[in-house]
Amino acid sequence: MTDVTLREVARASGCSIATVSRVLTGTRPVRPETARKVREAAESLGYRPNRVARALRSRSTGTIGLVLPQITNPFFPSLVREVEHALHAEGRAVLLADCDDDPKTETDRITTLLDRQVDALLVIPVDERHSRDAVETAAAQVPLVLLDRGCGPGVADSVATDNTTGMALVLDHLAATGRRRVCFVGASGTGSAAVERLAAYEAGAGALDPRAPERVELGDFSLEWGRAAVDRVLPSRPDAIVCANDLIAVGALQRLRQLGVDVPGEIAVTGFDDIPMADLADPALTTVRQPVRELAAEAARLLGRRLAGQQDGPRQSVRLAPELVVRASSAPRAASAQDADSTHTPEEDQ
Amino acid sequence: MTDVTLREVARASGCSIATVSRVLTGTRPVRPETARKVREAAESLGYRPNRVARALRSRSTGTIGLVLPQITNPFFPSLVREVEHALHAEGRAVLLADCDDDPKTETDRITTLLDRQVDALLVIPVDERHSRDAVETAAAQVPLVLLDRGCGPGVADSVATDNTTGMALVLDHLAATGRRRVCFVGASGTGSAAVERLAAYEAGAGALDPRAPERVELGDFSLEWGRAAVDRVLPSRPDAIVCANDLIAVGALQRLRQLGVDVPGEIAVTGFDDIPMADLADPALTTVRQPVRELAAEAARLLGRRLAGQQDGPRQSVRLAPELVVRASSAPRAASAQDADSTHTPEEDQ
DNA sequence: TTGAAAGCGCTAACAT
DNA sequence: ATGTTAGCGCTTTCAA
Repeated sequence: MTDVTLREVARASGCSIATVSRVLTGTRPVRPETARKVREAAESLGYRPNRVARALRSRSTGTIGLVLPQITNPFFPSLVREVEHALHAEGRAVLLADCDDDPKTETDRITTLLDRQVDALLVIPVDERHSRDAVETAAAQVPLVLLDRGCGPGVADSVATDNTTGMALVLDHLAATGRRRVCFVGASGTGSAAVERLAAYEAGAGALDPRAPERVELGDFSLEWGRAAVDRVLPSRPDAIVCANDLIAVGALQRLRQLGVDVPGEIAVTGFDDIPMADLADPALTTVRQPVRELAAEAARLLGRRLAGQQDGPRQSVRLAPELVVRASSAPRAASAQDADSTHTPEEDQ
Repeated sequence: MTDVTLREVARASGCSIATVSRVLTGTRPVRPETARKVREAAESLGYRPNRVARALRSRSTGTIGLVLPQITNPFFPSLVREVEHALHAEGRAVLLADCDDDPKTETDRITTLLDRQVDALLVIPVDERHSRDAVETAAAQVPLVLLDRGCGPGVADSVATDNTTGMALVLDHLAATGRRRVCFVGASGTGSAAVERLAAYEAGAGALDPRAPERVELGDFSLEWGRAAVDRVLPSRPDAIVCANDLIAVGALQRLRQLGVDVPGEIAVTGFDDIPMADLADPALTTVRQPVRELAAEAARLLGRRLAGQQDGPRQSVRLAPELVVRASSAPRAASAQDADSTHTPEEDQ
């Protein structure tokens, strides 16, 4: 099963391999008659260009490295999916690197990808600070776009969700549904999600209650912290718990249920990200949906731009607006009173 | 920032590029003295082999294509992670292809990967029947290992979980904890998971109750079906619902809660796969954990075997035993009576 | 518009 | 043990 090469197509179509190459890549005009013959020969021989040879010669593999902290993080699979589809649509392939949430591994993976001559890198950095060196070094060698998470200012082009807008959507929604004693359960990290969501809460919560911006508890982005945080915020008798992501929010829901607190009757709970679990929680979680497809598309666009030659335009930093997804966990109390005798939500009755 | 090539290392170390190549790849013995000089030169110049050139010459890219139905299927991320790590440890890289659960797309992705000269393919087929042609064609070109799902008999090497054993573990556990009126909620597909889990249930449930093997409802592997199926099995007054996967089981739990049925007090529920959601459900779901790491390791081993030259040994089909993970959803009724006044499970009190 | 020829950076014969 | 040389299959000058 020896592969068909350009040489054989050339022979079969009676012209030179250069002409065949031109027909197939469309880099130069070829007489229609010749082109047809070449195409027919290629077709009938079942010719498939060898991308490795092409890559060696043209210095472009058509391959993008996708570097992410941990594919098991529930927010990433849908992002990976969209990235894969967006890049495949442009004829590129994705080399996947999972960093085990470890910056050392991340450095290693990035090196490996560069050795494999990826045309560009799409990086979701493990850590705002500890990923920076590796990202900067890599960005000096190939076009690099940061996705979803930042990595210090001005390191590379970046695409991420606008956390500030997202948090504002949550606060507006809570205000509109009569919540006032809101509190925030966040994460103390230095990453953009932790920092920006907290800042946006502090900036916006004052409109609901002058003391709200002070009602803040910081831990990490985990279910466990969500559970623990409930006990810390409950003494302040909040009527809404705004969580910095869905994992925290689901943890909070679990603990609130355990304590017999009615959600959303007594307390509303909101998350951020809209991971699959958000819809499955009970009550289903009101959250902020990141525009996953658009993030992927934008990342692909930025990569394409750099690959097309705009190597040294200014760094571009794109923020995309997320969308509020209202579910049962923040239903207005008036509505929840209607079925206060049951624990299930209106949607579930359908 | 022009890349350093073998040629320059050769010049710097005062020997031929062939010798440098030998030192770096270890394909032939080299005098220690020379080797040291070469290594030093390579080191000081920051030489990195160009894997594309190496691939063109040696006809091996060191790249494996991983083809899967949908990365967003909650069982796959951990599998992808383990595969990535297992292959990376052998110096191979993973080209990821997401098929959108569509056999057409799958065919397309496989073609793309072959064009990119992957050394081998790891395929989780979209569909037992509709993936078969593409898989067979691909298997004729490169080593191919089927992962997690089969694709008809004798098509390629395969690695999967032993569904029969897994289901037996569930039934034994239910028997040991006093359940007798068991029933099964499965899927009607032709895939190995659907078929084998059903068959194992039918084979084993008779030991608990002669009529149990007849109490079977078949739909698909979804939450929605899990919810709907509850209403169909409830009239038979079961004391346990054995589900063919975790999604079905979580759907069942949701519906049971909605109906006010006590789990595990009145009815135990079990799943299969141990997706992340299983541990988060309320009550936490008793399920069968697929040996994800071992599946990945075994797949890597089979690939390595074929790549090492055993091109035409007999097809190998490996089945790995899963593990029962007992959680609250199948706690013995005696225990659940102790806190019958609350809806939460013992674990949650910690 | 086409062809001849020179490599891309490397490995593997084949020499020595 | 080492050097020389011929490509891997393709793209891209350079000529015609």
